[in-house]
Amino acid sequence: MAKDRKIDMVILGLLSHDDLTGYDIKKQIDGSIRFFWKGSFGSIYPALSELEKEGSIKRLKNNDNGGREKIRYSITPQGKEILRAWVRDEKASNDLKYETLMKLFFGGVESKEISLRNIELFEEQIKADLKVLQVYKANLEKALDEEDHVYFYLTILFGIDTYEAYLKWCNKARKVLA
Amino acid sequence: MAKDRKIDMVILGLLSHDDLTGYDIKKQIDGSIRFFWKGSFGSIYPALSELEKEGSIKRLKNNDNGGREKIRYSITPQGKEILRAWVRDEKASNDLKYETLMKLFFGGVESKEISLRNIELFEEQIKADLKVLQVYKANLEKALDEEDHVYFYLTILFGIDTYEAYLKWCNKARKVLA
DNA sequence: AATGCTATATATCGAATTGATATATTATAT
DNA sequence: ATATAATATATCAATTCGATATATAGCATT
Repeated sequence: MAKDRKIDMVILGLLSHDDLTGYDIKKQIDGSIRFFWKGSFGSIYPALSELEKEGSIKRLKNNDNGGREKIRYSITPQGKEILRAWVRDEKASNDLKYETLMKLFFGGVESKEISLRNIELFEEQIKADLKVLQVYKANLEKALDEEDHVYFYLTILFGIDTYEAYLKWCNKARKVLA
Repeated sequence: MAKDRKIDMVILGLLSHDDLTGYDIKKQIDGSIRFFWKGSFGSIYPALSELEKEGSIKRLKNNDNGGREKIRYSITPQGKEILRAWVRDEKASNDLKYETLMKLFFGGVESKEISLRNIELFEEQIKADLKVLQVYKANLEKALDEEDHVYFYLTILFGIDTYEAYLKWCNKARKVLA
């Protein structure tokens, strides 16, 4: 059993909803959960191999019409139990790595103009992400009666709330620096 | 030159304010910048060795009264220029890894009670951190005239704004689940 | 004076992850 | 017909985490 491999839980979590390929998993990470987690191919594919070896996921037959290889996985009962145990476990690490903030924190070694530019760049990125989140939210509110959607909806709300707080802070920061 | 070692910038940034030991650096990371960055001894000490080899920092004479070894570093002009160049560089990666949120997102495989408990745990942690931030804020507002303090102040405000948004979201999440 | 505990201090290592790169196929646009 | 973008898997060096080892300094308790 892997001890500290969080990517396993992302994979098992996503497979608990759908059968997916490694590429599908990457797309879902970049889409719906990127506001609080991210993962690269470099961790996904090795993890898929080991989860399969452990018996937590299994490879589905590739019954496509003879095209290129395409490995679709599904979660096993063992995998589902590992996922449940992890959800129940109260240990959780919440880490942020905000390089923009760090650049601002050490902005004193450069000019005020550079700091203002760094705030601007941060703002632009947040605004773009916020637009995507608003679209997700609108679509989800049409189908909130489906069980699993509630959890998805909550994480989208989390993204919107925090990003709006970031934007408010950007305005405040500009005023303090001016 | 190290290419993708972000810890170098944390170290150079902190040394641009004060001469510090590796242990001091860890304490400052855990104290004032932990709300947007973190770093472990396992990355700090090797980075200090390489930064010294490169000539970006230099080892100060340990003129303590013959106690145990204690290596205090100071930044060199070269180190300061590397730090400035990094602040000017518009590339920045802003990544969060919120395991709590991930547990909530995949909460559908477990009970609603577990999800509510996970929200509660998140809330407790945020409230504790918020208290620390409020103390920092109050102290800083007494000495905002000092130049560098403005940048510190802004990052503390960032922490407070985002953590308050988290708390509001917790209340919302509880209502949606109930 | 002896003991135990906590803080200070440096160092190392396996495991996890990133970010880049390589390779190849399929679909779409020009 | 051809170029480009999207799909798809895989690997690797560099970076970082989290745990552990080691040792001293300072303080409180018995």
